[in-house]
Amino acid sequence: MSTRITTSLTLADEEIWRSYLVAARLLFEELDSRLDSSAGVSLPDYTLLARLRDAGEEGLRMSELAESAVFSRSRISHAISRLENQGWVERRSCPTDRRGSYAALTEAGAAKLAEAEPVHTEVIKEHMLGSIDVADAESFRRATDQIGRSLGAKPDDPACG
Amino acid sequence: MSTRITTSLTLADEEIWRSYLVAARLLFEELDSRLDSSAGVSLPDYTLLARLRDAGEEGLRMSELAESAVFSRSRISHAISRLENQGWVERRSCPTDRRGSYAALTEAGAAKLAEAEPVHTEVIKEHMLGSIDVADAESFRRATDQIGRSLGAKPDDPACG
DNA sequence: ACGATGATGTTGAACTGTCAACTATTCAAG
DNA sequence: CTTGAATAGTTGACAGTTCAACATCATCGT
Repeated sequence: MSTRITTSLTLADEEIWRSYLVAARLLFEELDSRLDSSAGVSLPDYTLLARLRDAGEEGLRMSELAESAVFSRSRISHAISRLENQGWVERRSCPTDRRGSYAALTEAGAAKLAEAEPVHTEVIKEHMLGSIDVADAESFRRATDQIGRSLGAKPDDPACG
Repeated sequence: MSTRITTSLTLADEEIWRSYLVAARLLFEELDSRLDSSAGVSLPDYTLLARLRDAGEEGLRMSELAESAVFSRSRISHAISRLENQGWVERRSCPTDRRGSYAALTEAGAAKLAEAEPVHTEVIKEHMLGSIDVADAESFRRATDQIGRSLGAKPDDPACG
């Protein structure tokens, strides 16, 4: 086979990419606006609250939170400050590493999350899970996993204690 | 079947959603940073330039551009102003509707796009197309199409003259 | 113990995106 | 033709994000 010097995508590949990009933008936009209008939370903020709840009482290191939410450290720092000002999150210092700091959900934060969660669930069920044909679901999951892995995503560890 | 009152996603559904979210954020972030470091263009700006090139000489109405790129009108207006200041795009008035306006690529814009395109292609091939198993590709495409359709995406019309 | 190196997290400035007006124009009805 | 409602696009203020610089602390070799 000869070395391809193509600088552009084939038409078929271009269509896959556009389909992916458009779907993602529409879905994130829908989620963000429904979360905001129903509970006054943005999608990024919702993501952080959800990750913190999953982490339990002790909360998460900033860097862990950054990695699991795919945020830069700077973004996490600003975002947590805002959430702290709203009373939904609190910062705690880390006993074993004095550089570090933890973020943990407050009661108000847990309440806000509980308020937003049904809408989050509904939008995802209706527009993502519900619109994928069951026969395609497994392939879809494999594909997104592969894309993530290819970009260095750490495997999701749900309660591997 | 009884009415479900579940407010949260099942574990399996949650994993699909996370996988999707993480993959999308990582991919967009990678594309954005590679485009920026190699050609000084952001992913949103690249998207606009590419849409304008596909539209040909006459350019596109702001509202068409907004729809095809999934941007709000306001965002388009700001973004086009910035691209205009960089000399990559020019605004033209619309002869048939004096409210309307067109955006069209300049020569410098076409050159910038040509400079950025190989990187765009490479990242997408490497991390998206290349990491999906061929057996999953068709399902993946169907799934993203369905998600988009469910959110009101217009079908892509590549040169349906 | 010490100094170099690297990691963690924060900060402020610049930039980008969003939201709510607002202008100008078209369109439809009477 | 005039009025009223809808549409196209722009604008400015504000909120959120990125980027580069920084202060602090851990780690490792010597």
